[in-house]
Amino acid sequence: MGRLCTEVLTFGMFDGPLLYAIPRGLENILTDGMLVKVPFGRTKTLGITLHTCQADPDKSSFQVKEIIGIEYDFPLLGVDMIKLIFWMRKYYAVSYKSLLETIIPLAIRKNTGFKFMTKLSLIKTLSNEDCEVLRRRSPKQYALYEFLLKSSGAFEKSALKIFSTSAINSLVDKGIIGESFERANRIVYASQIFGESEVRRKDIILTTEQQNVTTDIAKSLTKEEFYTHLIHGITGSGKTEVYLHGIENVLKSGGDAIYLVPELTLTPQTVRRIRCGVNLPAAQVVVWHSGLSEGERRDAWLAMANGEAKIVIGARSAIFAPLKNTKVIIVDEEHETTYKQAETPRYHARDVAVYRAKLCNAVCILGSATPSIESLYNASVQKYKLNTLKNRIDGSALPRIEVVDMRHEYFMGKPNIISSRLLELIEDRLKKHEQVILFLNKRGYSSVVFCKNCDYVATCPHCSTSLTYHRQQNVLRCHMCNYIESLPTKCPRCGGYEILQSGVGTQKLMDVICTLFPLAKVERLDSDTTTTKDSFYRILNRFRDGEIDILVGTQMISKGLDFPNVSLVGIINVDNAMNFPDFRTNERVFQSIIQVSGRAGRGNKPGIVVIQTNFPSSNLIKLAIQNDVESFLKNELISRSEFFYPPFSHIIRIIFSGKNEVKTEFLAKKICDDLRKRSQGLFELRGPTPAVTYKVKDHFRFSLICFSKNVATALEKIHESMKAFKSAKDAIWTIDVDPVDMM
DNA sequence: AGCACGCCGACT
DNA sequence: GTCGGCGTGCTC
Repeated sequence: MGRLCTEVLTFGMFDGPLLYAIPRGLENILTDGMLVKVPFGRTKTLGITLHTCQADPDKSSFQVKEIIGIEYDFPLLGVDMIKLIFWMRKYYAVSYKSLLETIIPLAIRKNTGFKFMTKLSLIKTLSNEDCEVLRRRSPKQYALYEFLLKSSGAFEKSALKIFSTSAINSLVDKGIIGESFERANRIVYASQIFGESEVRRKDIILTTEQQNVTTDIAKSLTKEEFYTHLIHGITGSGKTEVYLHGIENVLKSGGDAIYLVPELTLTPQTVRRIRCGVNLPAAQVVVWHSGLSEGERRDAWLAMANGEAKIVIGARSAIFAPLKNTKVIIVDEEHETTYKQAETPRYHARDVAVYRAKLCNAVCILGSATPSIESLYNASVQKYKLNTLKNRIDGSALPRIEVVDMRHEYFMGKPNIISSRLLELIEDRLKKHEQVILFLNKRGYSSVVFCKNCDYVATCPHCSTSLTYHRQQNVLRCHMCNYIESLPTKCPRCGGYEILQSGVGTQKLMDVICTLFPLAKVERLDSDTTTTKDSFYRILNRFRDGEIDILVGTQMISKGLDFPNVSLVGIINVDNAMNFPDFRTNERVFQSIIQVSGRAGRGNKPGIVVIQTNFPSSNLIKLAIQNDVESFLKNELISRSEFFYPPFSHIIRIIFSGKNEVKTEFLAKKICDDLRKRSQGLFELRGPTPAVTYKVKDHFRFSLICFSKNVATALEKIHESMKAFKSAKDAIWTIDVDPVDMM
């Protein structure tokens, strides 16, 4: 009756599974997740088998073609990955194509990028007579001939070099031996980053806290069931050591591990820690990030898919590592927004990690000194197990934090980027030959309006975000709901007439520092100065070696860096970040104060952190100084629930973009109206509003924000609505599920 | 992406 | 009649 068939997700233009018959010879070999070659239209293409089934080709309305062959005799994607693709397609409302393109390396999808090695084998035997001639006239060639004759089979060219290359070439020219080319693997092993001779970790004695968390995680790992741990450990509390124990545990029982770091600059130091901490051949540790070449990606990918590799360390996309038996997934610095991809498919690697762990019956470990509100919330409702590390491993104290009121600096006469207190402290550190980090949040295009005399900041009455000043129309506008008010001439709270806009002045800091301290060695570390691959490390190494006195930088220096000689950290302008038109602003500022502070006082020198702000009495800063996560979470959850923000809802943001301003806005409005009719209380809509980055490359952008308890049901309605307006070509729309900002 | 299909205008 | 313009739709 039926015939064994399989659904195949092709790399061709058709975006969906297609049915193919399995040829007789492959029935027992072919499994789900394999790379196969199939006929496609008039051409051939490659694809991944998804699901074998029984089907009757005669009864189908289309011609069922037969699979041509398999490319590898092992699956490239496990069942977990196939399920993950289906889930992501639905959840993030994206095409299969975009998922395959992010998950499977180009070289594998195109079957290119091989490195070949030349193999030699005998293709012609000689008569006794010819043999004798060869033996007399060309003994070297004869030796080679004899060797190949006796051993039969192909040998790598380099291995036969002992018979001299000229002998090889002569026999090839005579047509006696033939060359064939075979794929050679070329994996980025950890050994290429750090030598095999790297010292093994001495037995590190865990603190009681670390021991407790390690034991707790070990318990979960033994169950081999899906579970998520959230490790909330202060900076310097030794989270990494806890991760390493988890990995070691999993490897012992034959499982694989995925270790995610927020950005590629952090991979080498993580690889080093793992290689020193976990006793494993280098070949089993794979590095995965956007900096790899296509060839490197192919080989690393295959090593994981065929089971050679056991651990993958990498940035965001490493969550798609095709490991065969994933038993633990670690997401370090889980609060980092770099885990969210800015382009389609706009997935969040932390969320995908949790879901993949669920599919694998694996344990997911999220760790951070400043967990995201979502994760803290999930822990508070027992969805995650919260493990805390409250003390630094070296017993050092968290740095003392001082707040400098920058409005006071205004009163003192000359408003400067550096306050007199910070100036004084820098001088002191330079004298003592201790190091200084100055942190400046670069993002500063939104100018915020505030009162010089009281704590008034212009905020939206409907959205709890601060209003943005638009110079063109001279109005204050909310980018969430489009609320508009005129620029106040006097303060609505205290009646004062000194309404200020926070100036931005980003790049100046470096110049200012150089003028103030002409003798100090100052270096800048941000995306502009780290264009080349290793310039980041070069600057950091020089800083570590004491060749730099003052390091000026952006977010980049707030992450996981450990410099014992740093005793002063200055946060130049928190306000830049504090009044960002986004509901997550408070969370970001809170996190960044704690993260940056964590860079100070890591050695035996007590650290000081100076925060410069116009709002010294703000609750946010007070709580950050006290490292009071509980109160912060409590306050933040109250305000988020009030406005139905995450974690009490999911946000789906629809961005309309078009060259014609009027038409784009019109379409956005029409879809919004249509959606509102379909919403039936399932979701709430706000907008459309001009996006914060309103005009990008001559395209005007409007955004429509949808708040929903359930992403799937809201997306269903959104798709219905989109279908109804499919013919409209005035603008294109993009869907961003769980966006991390509202730009 | 290609490539066929198909429905109109200009031409030997 | 028929050659060819490229809008539309299909790929198991």
